[in-house]
Amino acid sequence: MKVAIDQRSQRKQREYEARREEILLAAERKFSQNGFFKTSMAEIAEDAQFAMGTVYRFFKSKEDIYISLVEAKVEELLRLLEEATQSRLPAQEKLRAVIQVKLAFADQNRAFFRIYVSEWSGFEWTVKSAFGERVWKRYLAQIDLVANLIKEGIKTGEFRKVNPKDTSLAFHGMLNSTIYLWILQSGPKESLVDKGKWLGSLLLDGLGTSTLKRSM
Amino acid sequence: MKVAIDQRSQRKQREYEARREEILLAAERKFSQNGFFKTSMAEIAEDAQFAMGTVYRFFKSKEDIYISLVEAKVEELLRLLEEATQSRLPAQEKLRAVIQVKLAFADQNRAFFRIYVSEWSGFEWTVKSAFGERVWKRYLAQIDLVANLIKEGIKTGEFRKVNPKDTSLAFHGMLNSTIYLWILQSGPKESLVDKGKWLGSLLLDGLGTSTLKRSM
DNA sequence: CCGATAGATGAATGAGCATTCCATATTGTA
DNA sequence: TACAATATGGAATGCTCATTCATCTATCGG
Repeated sequence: MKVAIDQRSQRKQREYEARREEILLAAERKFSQNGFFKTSMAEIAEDAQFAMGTVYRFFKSKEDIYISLVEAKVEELLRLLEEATQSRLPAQEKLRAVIQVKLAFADQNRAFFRIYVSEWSGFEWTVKSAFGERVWKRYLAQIDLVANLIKEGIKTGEFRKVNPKDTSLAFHGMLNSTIYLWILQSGPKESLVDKGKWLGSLLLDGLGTSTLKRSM
Repeated sequence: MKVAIDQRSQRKQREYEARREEILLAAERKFSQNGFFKTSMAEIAEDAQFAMGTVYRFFKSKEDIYISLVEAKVEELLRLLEEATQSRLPAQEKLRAVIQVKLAFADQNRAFFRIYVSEWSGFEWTVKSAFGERVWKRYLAQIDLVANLIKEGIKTGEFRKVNPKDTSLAFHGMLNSTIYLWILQSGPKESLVDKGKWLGSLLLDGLGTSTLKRSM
């Protein structure tokens, strides 16, 4: 008997999670269509096929939905990136791996990236909102991860001496703007992942033709 | 007599412009502090030291203020960039000039760039709003300008064969993310313009140390 | 099958805010 | 100075939501 109740409560647990997930998916669809401010709770509830009151059983506010949504995804991306750079390949290869992983992730999470790229700057949130901070932190974690890669590469002589953080920043800028335009113009014409190889080569070898390295 | 009236109306004209400008400046301050949605017309009016009704004599809506503001600046930037690339220096030098001009502009228009960088993606506006389109066009114009530069450089052999538009996009991403972080963290510690030289070198020579160009 | 508990519902509430509108003040004309 | 005409002021209007809550409904143990 005890067992039966346990199992039932497990089922309940699962169902709870599933519903929560439903709502997050609906929110993702809506937010990515219209942005945070132009999406109403009524719309989210309708898309998720729940009543508004019900939505509030899962999330305490609209902002809470948004935070949960973005945070989960950013964390996932960060985890993937960490995984991809755990190997002991040369730094150069790891850098290429980072590109691939991020592009692939964007490819598979197009709707989310609409939200992310447009909001990664987070200014609508201003300093006050806890949100900006939280997501911002993960973004900085990405920057740091790559910055460390670059440090590594400098040590092994693969990369020339640069400021790792600035370079990482520039690197992410390249990636994000590429992703962003691709999303905006996204016919399924060309694969995003395909651009990865060329981006890696631009970053490593530069645009110039001269084989003499400038002294800087 | 006719002349006197004419002069007076000229003065009126000037005063009108001056007031309009006042309002735009106030709006710039407010929008850059709190973003579009969290800035109220009351706040803008107060900051500009006008009553709300008066503000509406100059702009037909809140969105109109925003558009005017962003458009004017983006146009100015575009003009500066065009000017800087009119010369007949080698493409490489023009590219460096673009970097300098954009960084200097960001330096001098910090408040504006807060708005611009956070909104350049324009997603809060969605497709419907005419706004997104208008500003988006200018952004693409920037991309095109640099893409043409790159084409030029490829022709002269200064640059290797790349997709000009993709490269220009990556280039802008680099610039924007650098500008953005600088604005966020802006103590007046280091000059933004100083990063220009190094960004140019990263773009042209890449991160790698090997002097052999990869085959791609 | 019954009462009880937990879950779901969506209309009602209330706050925020863009926009309007008319009363007041300022400027221009004769 | 008096009479428009024009500019300014800011309270009042009306709308859009996020959030709440009184009311149903399904589920559960016995």
